[in-house]
Amino acid sequence: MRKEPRQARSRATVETIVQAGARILSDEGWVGFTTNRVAELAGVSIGSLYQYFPDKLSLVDAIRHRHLDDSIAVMRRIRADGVSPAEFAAQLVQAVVAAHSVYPGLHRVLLDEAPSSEGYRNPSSAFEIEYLSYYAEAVATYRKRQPNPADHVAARVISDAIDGVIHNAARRGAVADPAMQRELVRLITLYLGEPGQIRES
Amino acid sequence: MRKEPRQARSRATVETIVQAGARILSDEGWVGFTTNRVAELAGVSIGSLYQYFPDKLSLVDAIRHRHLDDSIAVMRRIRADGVSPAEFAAQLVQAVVAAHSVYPGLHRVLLDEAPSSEGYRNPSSAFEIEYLSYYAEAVATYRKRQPNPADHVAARVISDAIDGVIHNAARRGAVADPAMQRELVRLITLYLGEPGQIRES
Amino acid sequence: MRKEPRQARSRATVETIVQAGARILSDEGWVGFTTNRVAELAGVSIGSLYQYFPDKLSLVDAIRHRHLDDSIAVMRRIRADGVSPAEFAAQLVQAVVAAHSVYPGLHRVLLDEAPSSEGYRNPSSAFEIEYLSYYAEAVATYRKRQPNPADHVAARVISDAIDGVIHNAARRGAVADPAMQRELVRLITLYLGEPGQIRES
Amino acid sequence: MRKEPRQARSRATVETIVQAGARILSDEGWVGFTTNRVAELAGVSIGSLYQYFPDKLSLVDAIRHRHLDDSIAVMRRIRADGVSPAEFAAQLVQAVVAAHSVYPGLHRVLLDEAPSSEGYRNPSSAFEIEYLSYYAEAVATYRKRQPNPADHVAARVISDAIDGVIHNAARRGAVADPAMQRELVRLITLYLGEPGQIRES
DNA sequence: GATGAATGAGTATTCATTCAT
DNA sequence: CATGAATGAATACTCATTCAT
Repeated sequence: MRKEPRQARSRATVETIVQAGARILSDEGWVGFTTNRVAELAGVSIGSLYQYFPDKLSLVDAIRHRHLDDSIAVMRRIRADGVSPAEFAAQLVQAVVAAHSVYPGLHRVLLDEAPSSEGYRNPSSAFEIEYLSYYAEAVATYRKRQPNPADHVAARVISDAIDGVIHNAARRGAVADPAMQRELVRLITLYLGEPGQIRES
Repeated sequence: MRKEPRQARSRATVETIVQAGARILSDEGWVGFTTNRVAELAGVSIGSLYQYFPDKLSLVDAIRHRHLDDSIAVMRRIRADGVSPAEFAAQLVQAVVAAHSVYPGLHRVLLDEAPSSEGYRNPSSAFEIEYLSYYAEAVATYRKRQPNPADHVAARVISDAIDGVIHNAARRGAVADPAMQRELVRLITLYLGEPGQIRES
Repeated sequence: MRKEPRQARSRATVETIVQAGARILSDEGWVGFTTNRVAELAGVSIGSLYQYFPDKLSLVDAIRHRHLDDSIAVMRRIRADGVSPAEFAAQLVQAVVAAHSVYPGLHRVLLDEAPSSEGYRNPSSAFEIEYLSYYAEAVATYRKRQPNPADHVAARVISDAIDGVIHNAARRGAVADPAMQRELVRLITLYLGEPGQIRES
Repeated sequence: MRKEPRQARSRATVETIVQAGARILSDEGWVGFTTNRVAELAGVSIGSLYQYFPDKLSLVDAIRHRHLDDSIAVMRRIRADGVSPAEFAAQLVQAVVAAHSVYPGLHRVLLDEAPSSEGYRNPSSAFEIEYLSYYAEAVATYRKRQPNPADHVAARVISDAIDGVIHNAARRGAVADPAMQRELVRLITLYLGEPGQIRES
């Protein structure tokens, strides 16, 4: 950010801008995300937007940062140890669905379309590492051993699978669909619960 | 399309343009996809491009049409009946991977970023119907009964899950990774093979 | 100026702003001279700047006024009568160089780039008249007669020549170069010393 | 330039744009030089301007290149050998005046205000080298010996002095003033003719 | 008086699309 | 039919200036 907002008024302005940006990104995708539109929806002048964000990228970075931090926080509250795979899966799906309820398209757009100054989706970004570790831990828990580098492949597969299901549901405006959620829980439960005897020849 | 190409030369020109468009869409995403760039890469003048495609949208629709037709065709060759879930999953993954090898990013860009005049991703589009039917059929096969409207939920979940895994692998340039493929096969196998006793309470 | 500063504090503020403006004008030219940057460098708020200067032009006029007054004052101390042309030239160059040492680029920017509400460089501006008179006097002195309207042409030529040499040296950061100064002295000496027999045919 | 103009029409467009740019630069300086204004004055759309010049800088570089090439060419036609200093000076002034007649302010703006991608006014730029060499040669000629590194100081001084006189005359719209020209010739004649016995103590 | 948040007209640049040659 | 020159609405971003606190 260009300028740390000092007064309450300016902190509110920044907040409004970030919210408006998230809304537009979610509803219209990266193509609809123009700085003038964001300012307009936020009800501030374009000059105010640039008072706090030196350029478009820094704004999208701010939105992303906030959104991903929230997502991780929500997920971290769901722990695998001590609960059955089915229970874990159910809670996880509920959490992920909740995280997608306010700005349904936001997650997908942030990850898929919007560019980033920081390579946030490099396999080495802080977010990616924490995200994968979370899933790797869950995988290891149900495989009843220490986390293991190979678990990261499974972690990525299950995380990407969940992403895919949720993102497409979001696009259809159907993240809340209980039938979809039930099947997604089943998918996760099977994948995590099964200790891995199944192998293709 | 503005004009059905009659002569061989015209058909070749259209072909070149579509290929060039697919290449750019795959490599640079929707943002890099400008009509002038497509024409340049295709080696034709911008005027010629507009001779065959009345606007940008019609070009991207043509690219999408062709790509989705190809994808469906490849998938249709893999049948569920008579093979084990594991076998089916393995063949399916192989087919999907192959379909993503030429233009790795294309599928994701077409589905996620590029706009469309026809709402191709409406649950009622021809492609969507055929795509889901395919998966629903496979689900029904392993559940050992006639296809059933409820199977469409499972169909969508598994298809979106596969999409998610493949698309993210494509972004990382890792569609060919055998470890990923093995885990994806496992995911599909478990989901299709399991007759569905698992239910959340 | 919008308001004549009465209190000592106000006068100090105005002083700081003018100094900051001169610094920026000298270092970055007219393009880098923004009111917000001046206020920042001066350590006052933009609001305070506009308390004393109704607009940008009035600020640059204040800077110019002060700078030109200083320049004239320095020059006025060097008198032609009673010293040889060579001596006069040497002292003059020294004075001009000194006047360009604090803000080397300032003079050129003020005269060449920065706009002005008063047409300060009209042949009729107070500064211009005084400036030319000074040189005309020196010319007349060495031509051993009363100042004469025709001397104003010579005055302008020699003054513009000096300007040109100094300004270009300033741009290269070489106002202090003794070799340059020596040659400049030689140029002035020859021009002033020579009573003018040389004429092109 | 972004695109080499092929057809006659486009070559004419480029020409018009360069002319309009020179006109504006000359009349209004760097601050008045906006791409939209140039396009407007040239009678072409802003898009056409950017078809040939990738950015504002490249346009100003093109204008500069053309102008400096012309200037050098005009000067090169005036040779010092075989003519008296007075004659040389007279011809040189005539040439320089001619070079400033079409776009009187252009030279000054190009050298003083307008930025440049190539550091054309670095002491090492091709233009600067050729320009100084020209004057150094003239200096050496009248000092009756081989050109000598020290002559470059004299060369720079006389060239900057001429620049200063002409530029200020241009600003006043008085490059054609014969009185000024006469005095300028005298200045040059004295400086070049005098073999340099005059030294400050 | 001082502050700095807010404003919005203005500027450089892109890109889908048209049309004269 | 093919070409590529020309168009101009749209977009990111700056900076002089105002005004509520």
